[in-house]
Amino acid sequence: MSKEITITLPDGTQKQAQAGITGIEIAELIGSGLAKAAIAFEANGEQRDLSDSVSEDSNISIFTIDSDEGLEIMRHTIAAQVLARAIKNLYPKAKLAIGPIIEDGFYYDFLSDEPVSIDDLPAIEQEMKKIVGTKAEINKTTHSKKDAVKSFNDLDEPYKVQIIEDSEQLSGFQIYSQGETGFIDLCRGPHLPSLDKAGSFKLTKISGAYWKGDSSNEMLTRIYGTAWKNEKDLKKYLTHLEEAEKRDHRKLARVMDLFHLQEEAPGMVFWHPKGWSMYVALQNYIRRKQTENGYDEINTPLVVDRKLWEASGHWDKYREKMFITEIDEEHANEKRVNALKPMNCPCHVQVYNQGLKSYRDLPIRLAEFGSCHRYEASGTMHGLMRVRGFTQDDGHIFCTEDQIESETAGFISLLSDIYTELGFTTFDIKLCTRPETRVGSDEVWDKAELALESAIKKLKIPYTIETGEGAFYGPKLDFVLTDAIGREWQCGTFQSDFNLPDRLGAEYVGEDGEKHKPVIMHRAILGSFERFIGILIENYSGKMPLWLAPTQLVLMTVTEEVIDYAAELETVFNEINIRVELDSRNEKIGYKIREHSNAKVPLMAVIGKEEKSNESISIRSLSKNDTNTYSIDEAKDFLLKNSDFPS
RNA sequence: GCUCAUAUAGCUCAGUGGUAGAGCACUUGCUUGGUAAGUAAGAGGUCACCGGUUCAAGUCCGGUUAUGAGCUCCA
Repeated sequence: MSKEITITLPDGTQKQAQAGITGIEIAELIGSGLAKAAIAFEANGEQRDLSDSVSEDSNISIFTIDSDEGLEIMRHTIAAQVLARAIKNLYPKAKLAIGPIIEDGFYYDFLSDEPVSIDDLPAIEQEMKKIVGTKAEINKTTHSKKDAVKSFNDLDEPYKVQIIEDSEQLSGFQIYSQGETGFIDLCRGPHLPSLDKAGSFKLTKISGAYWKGDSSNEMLTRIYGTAWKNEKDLKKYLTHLEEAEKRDHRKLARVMDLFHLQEEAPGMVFWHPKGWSMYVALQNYIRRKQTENGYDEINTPLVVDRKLWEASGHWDKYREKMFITEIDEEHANEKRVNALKPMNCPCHVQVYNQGLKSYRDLPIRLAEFGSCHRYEASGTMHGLMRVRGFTQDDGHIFCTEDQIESETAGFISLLSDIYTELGFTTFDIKLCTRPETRVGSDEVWDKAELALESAIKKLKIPYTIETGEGAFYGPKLDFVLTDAIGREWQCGTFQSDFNLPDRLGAEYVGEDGEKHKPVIMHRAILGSFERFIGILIENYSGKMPLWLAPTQLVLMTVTEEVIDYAAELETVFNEINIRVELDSRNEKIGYKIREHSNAKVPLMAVIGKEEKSNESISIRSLSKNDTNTYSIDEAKDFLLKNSDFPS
C-alpha cells in the first residue's frame, strides 16, 4: 500500500496523490486540457519528464510550450532528438557530441568524415521534418555507468562514451529513444513526450567548433538552428534577424561613406571624411568629460624599444600579439628591435616616473587616446568591432591603496554619465575576482576586491560576480552595455594593478618620507573608438544624434534660381560650425530627399522660391519625418541648441 | 589560428568550359520640377593573386591573400 503525498502547485493550491504518481497523471489531476498541452514538469526545482514519478511531498509546476521552460525543453528535443537523428540518418558515420540549447535556439556538434556545408542544411532540415512527422514517442531508460558506456561503445559513439566516463556520477544515466527506430541519445533531459509536440524550427548556420571548447582539441561540425512554438513566432524571429542585419555597421558605413578596410592593411581602418568627423566629435566629447573629471591628457610613442616591453612583461606574456619592427639593416647605424605598442600602460608609467612624486600629488590621472596595434588572429576580425589597429580612450590612475575606493566611485560615475549621454540606458557590471594564477599578496587582493565592491554598493548599481575572471595583476570591473536591439557589448573596464608599478619602478614619497609604490588603476570607458563607433552606428541604425552626425544639415535646392540663396545659408551655418552641405544638383526634390535620407543625414532643408522670398528655411527631420519653417535666426538658434555635446 | 563558405563594373548581384551581363551609382543631353527614385544616351571589368588541367578557363583543380558565419581569443 503506497503512501499519500501532498502536491503543491505554483498558485499555492494543494492536492493529495498516491506516491509514485507520474508527471502526466499530475497534469490530468489538474485538468485534461493541461494534460494535453503538458510537455514536462518541475518537481522541487528539478526539471523532469512527464513519465517520471514523484514519491514525496513536492512543489510541482507543469510546463507547456507557452512557458520559457517549455520552449527551452522543446528546443532541446529538436536538437538532441530530431537534429541528431537526422544527422545520423544522412551521415551514418557521424559521431555525435553535444546538442545544447542557446538563446533563441540550439545547436548540435558532431564529427563528420565528409564536409558538411550550408548547402546541405535544407536536406537536413527536410529530414528533420520527416522525423517530426513520424510523431514518434520519446522513451527514457536509466542505466548504470557501465551499461551506458557499453551502449555507446556498441554504437561507436566515442564522444558520448567520453561524456559518461568524465562524469562523476556512477548511475542514473538517461538514454532517450524514439519508439523502435534504434536511435538513442544520452541526455540529461527532460524531453517532449512525443514529437507531435514539436514547434516550428529552422536551421540557420553551420560552422566549426572545438570539442569541449578547447582549441587544442579536434574541430567538430556545428549546426545551429532556431525553434519556436509556432510558425508565427519563427517568422517574427527571422524578421528580427533581418532587421539586425540592416543595421550592420559595415553595410551602413558604405552607404554613409564612413570608412573602408582593404587587403593591404587587414584590421586597420581607412577613415573617410564623414567617418572621421564622427570620430573627432566623439573624441572631443570624451576629452571634455575627462578634463572635467581631473584627467591630464598625454600622448606617448607608438614605436618603442623591446627593452621596455621586456621590463613590463609584455615581451614575455604578449609577444605573439605584438607587431615587431626592425630598421632596414642597410640604412640603420644601430640595430634596434622595436614593437608597436599593444597597450599604453608602460608608456604612461614612463611619464609618471619623470620627476619625484609626492603623496600630495596623488591621485594622478593620465589619459591618452592611445593608438594600439595588436596582431589579432585572422579569423577574429570583424568590421570596426575587432581590428588590429585601434585607439583606446585609455587612462591610468596612479593612487595610493587608500584612494582605490574613491577612484572607483569616481570612475563608475563618469562611465555611467557617458553611457547615458551616448544613449545607452542599461549596462551591467561584472566584478571579476582573483584568478588562480596571480601576483600579489592575499591581503592586497582582499583590499582591492573589497574596495571595488564597496564602491559599487555605494552607488547602488547592481552587479554580478565572475569568480576567478580577474586579471593576473588585480581584480577588475567589466562594463557591458546593451544596445537598442538587445545585444551586449563589453566596453568599459576598470582594473587595479599592484604589479606594473613594481616592474617599472613607479614610486612616490609618502607622508613618512619613505618611498612607496603607487597602485595603478587601468581604465577605459569606450574601450576602443573603433568598436564604440561601430556599436553607436548599429545602436542608432546609422541615424546618429545631431552632435555626432557627419553631415548635420543638407540644403537642397528646388530650382536653379534659389542656388544663390542656398549658398548664403550655407555660409551662415558654416560660420556657426554646423556641418552643412549644399545639394544644388539638377535633380528633383524627391530624389534629393530620398538620397540624403538613405545617407542618414538628420536634417534636410528644402530651399525653394517660397523660402527665398521669405528669407526662411524649412527643415525636415529624418527621425520624425516632420517639417518646420524657421527664420534664419531661429534656425541658427535651433541648430546651436541641438548640435552641442550631450549633457 | 581552426571549420565551412565567398571573391565578376563604384555598389548589389547574375553568369555550369566556347567573343563578360543586369539594376543602381557615374558622365552628358533634355527637363526647373515643392518633401523618399523625371527622362534618354554614353562610359565603365587583367572576372582577387599565383600556378595547373584543357584546343579553349570568369567557369574545373591546387596554393596564397582578403572577406563572411561561427569556434578559440578579445578593446
